[in-house]
Amino acid sequence: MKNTSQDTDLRELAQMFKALSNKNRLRLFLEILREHQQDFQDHTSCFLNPIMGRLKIGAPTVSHHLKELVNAQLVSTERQGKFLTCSINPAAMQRLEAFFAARSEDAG
Amino acid sequence: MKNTSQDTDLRELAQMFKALSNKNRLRLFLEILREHQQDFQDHTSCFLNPIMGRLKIGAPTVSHHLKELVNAQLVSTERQGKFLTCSINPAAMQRLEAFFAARSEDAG
DNA sequence: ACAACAGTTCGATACTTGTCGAACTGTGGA
DNA sequence: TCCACAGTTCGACAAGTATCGAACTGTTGT
Repeated sequence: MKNTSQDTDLRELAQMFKALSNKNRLRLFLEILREHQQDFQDHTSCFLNPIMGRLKIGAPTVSHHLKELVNAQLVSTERQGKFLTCSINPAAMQRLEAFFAARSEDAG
Repeated sequence: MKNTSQDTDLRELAQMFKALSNKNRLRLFLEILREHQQDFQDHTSCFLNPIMGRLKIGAPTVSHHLKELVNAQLVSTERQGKFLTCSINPAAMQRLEAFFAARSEDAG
């Protein structure tokens, strides 16, 4: 039972999609992106805390969802004193963009 | 409890990601894409049957997975006599490509 | 009419996931 | 030192999912 790199690729990709497959988790991801865009701070990361307030789910659930985004390598986090900051992993975004771009050429 | 169009968008998007979030289902999707590219037939659709043989899961499971891809609007199917043909929905591909393209500009 | 094949539906089962409340850890301020 | 707050971990539980075998429907070839 060989474990090809293609297989790893498939599993990683599936994991990314899984991370975005839940409505609340996707919302969390989009909120992180949105805060990114508001260039308070350094424009590449944002605080988790205000996002937590906006989502309609409890803190343990947010924490759990965030961990899945991190696991899938879509997001990374860093402590900043009392707070946690989140940033989107640009490599992942580009990988996913490329995935759909490559395939939509010949599907259209 | 209003149901905004943004909410619908989010749910649809999440459903697409969910459809691609399982390893076997993603493989099925990729096989459909791959057969597409081999321009036997009309180049826009392919037969399910040979794909079924290549996946390592039973026919009921494939049928179930295919239904989820169709539900998510990623794929559509058509009977052709005894066989089922599948085609990728190009609008979905473009929507997903755009999703990641739009976001990776400012994340990089 | 019948057999063979393509795919579906059903029911069961084992596994995974989303969510919460309670209790915890770590940080900063009074 | 002690409190309030940010976030995590744990344990539970309901709900959802992946998979299968068996039995089904529909199609084609003989």
